[in-house]
Amino acid sequence: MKSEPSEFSINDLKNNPDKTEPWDGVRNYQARNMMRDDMKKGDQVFFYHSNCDEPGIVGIMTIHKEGYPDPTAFDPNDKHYDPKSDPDNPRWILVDVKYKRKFKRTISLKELRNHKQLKDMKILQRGNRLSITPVTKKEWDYILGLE
DNA sequence: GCCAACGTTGGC
DNA sequence: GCCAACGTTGGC
Repeated sequence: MKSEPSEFSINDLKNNPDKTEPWDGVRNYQARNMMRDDMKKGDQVFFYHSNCDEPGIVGIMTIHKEGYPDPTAFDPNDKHYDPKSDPDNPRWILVDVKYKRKFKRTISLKELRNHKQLKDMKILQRGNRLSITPVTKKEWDYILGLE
């Protein structure tokens, strides 16, 4: 799961390690579908910093609560407000995440690209802009080995 | 700041 | 249903 660290970073999680965080504001259907359909309580997720000095994977979170309607879609004062999301038929879904740990170092995008074992990773594909992408077990284990 | 990539919108 | 225009993402 990607986030711009200037908006929300691994340190924001680390500073409140017991707090659950709603992963709100996602307004992309593919990403929404993954939160709605694929993420289960207890699943582990890589936290990826995007659009920053050193883009890359910075740590691990867990899914703490499975998909439910994103309240920010209903709030006219929220920057992710979507007037087309009907509270009776919510368009946007989020999950709650929780801090697990921060890596000892950032495993940068540049470094990830250097490993042929990871060349099929969704996040490394040309033009990928999805804020949430699947990781295979193989990729997961391999990346843990890089730390 | 540039710009490639790609999702969404809306006219037709 | 097509597709041009537009907006956003995000690496560089």
